[in-house]
Amino acid sequence: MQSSKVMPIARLSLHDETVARLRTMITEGDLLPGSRIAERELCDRFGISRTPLREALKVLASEGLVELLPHRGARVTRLSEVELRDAFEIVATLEALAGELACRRIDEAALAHIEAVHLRMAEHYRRAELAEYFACNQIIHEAINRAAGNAQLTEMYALVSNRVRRARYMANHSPERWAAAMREHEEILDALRRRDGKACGPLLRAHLEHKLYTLTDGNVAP
Amino acid sequence: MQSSKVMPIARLSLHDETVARLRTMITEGDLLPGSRIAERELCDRFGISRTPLREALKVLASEGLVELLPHRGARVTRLSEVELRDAFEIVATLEALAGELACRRIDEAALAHIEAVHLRMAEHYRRAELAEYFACNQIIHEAINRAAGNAQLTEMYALVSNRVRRARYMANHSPERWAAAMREHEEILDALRRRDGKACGPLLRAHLEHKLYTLTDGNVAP
DNA sequence: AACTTGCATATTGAATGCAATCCTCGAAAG
DNA sequence: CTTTCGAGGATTGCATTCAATATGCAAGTT
Repeated sequence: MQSSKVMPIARLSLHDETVARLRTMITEGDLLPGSRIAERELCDRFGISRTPLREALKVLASEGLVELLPHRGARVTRLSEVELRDAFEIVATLEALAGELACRRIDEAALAHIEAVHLRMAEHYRRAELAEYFACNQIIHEAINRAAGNAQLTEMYALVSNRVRRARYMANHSPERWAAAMREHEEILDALRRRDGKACGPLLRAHLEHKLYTLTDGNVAP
Repeated sequence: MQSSKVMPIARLSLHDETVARLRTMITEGDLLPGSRIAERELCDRFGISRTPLREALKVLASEGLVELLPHRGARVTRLSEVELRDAFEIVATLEALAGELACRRIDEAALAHIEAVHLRMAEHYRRAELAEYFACNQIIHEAINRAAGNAQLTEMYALVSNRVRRARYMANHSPERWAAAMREHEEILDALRRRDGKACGPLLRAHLEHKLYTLTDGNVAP
């Protein structure tokens, strides 16, 4: 039993809980792109009625994670290579902005946190532990976003990056590219330390653009 | 009458229609920020039941146009000055990206269209016709976004700029600022003509940042 | 044999009903 | 006179029901 003091009866609406749950299932790959979403099945699985489920599907559709086909149900969105490129162009720009703003607004505690995670990431890189590396990587990018002190930016970043989250495992992680990514992270961190927003933004943007290149193997025109 | 081949009997769901209608009402100021949205009243007004209306409200909440208070209904979102600044930072960055991409991808027809609207806008400027000027202004910004050839960017731009659309009339339009805005538009158009993305992006960003300044009278730190 | 055509079934879209929660307003206590 | 409490009504959240549309299959036609 949870303490009623720290857990204010945790009463999230079924609707909100369903949105969060489905979103995680999609971004984490439990529901694969292109797969049909049967209302009835999910209702049974979640133990809820169709009303909150359908509300959740509409919200996820507006986030671009699912597509609603009139009278034919919902599918998990599948991005084309061009759409993947388009999303990355946006993510790269948003993160550049986040880095630039973070240089203005970050405090020492947040910077120290990023440095600590960076060290852990470097260690995972040395040991070639991909999943752990990605986890640290994502923590750093999210920390930079938070440090930017712009809640809407964090929201937009999450919105677009959710669409391409699954793609990160598709990347062709050559040792050379991985080494370059680590160097880029060093530079980014350094720019943050110097509070050099004019440098930090472009560095982050280039970093993300390189990542896109590894994802598509250069198949998509910029 | 349209050909029955190309128009398969326009059938939009009540839900989608309601989203569009409510969104317009909010961005155009028919529903004022902070005002309560009574489900029942809108149902009667639209002649629909609560189900599609509630679905629409959830979607608009995910777009940030309304806030849902658990068991207490919906209100039209009211942005603080800081949130207005945050939104503008994002819009400025997105539009800079749009301008940069447009320089790569715009064709002559789209450029000619922008030039035509620009001339109309200049004429409205000379006659000091504010509403008409704004209309042209918005058409140009939307055209640049479309010319970027990134559907998700257009979508994100609309998402964030919808939140601040109403604010444009709050701007302190001094003659000096208005003249400067026109000069900036000239420069932006010129960069587009030259396909100079490296110049066009920053010009657009600066243009939007100046606009924010006129909105807040410099009250908000950058 | 392949292609329509019509009907039965399944699924989605929207409306209604019911229980839980919140707000109003007045009365009573301090 | 102000504040607290609570009953009644209104509103929301969710489940259920009804209606509209699509899918699948079988029979009939060419």
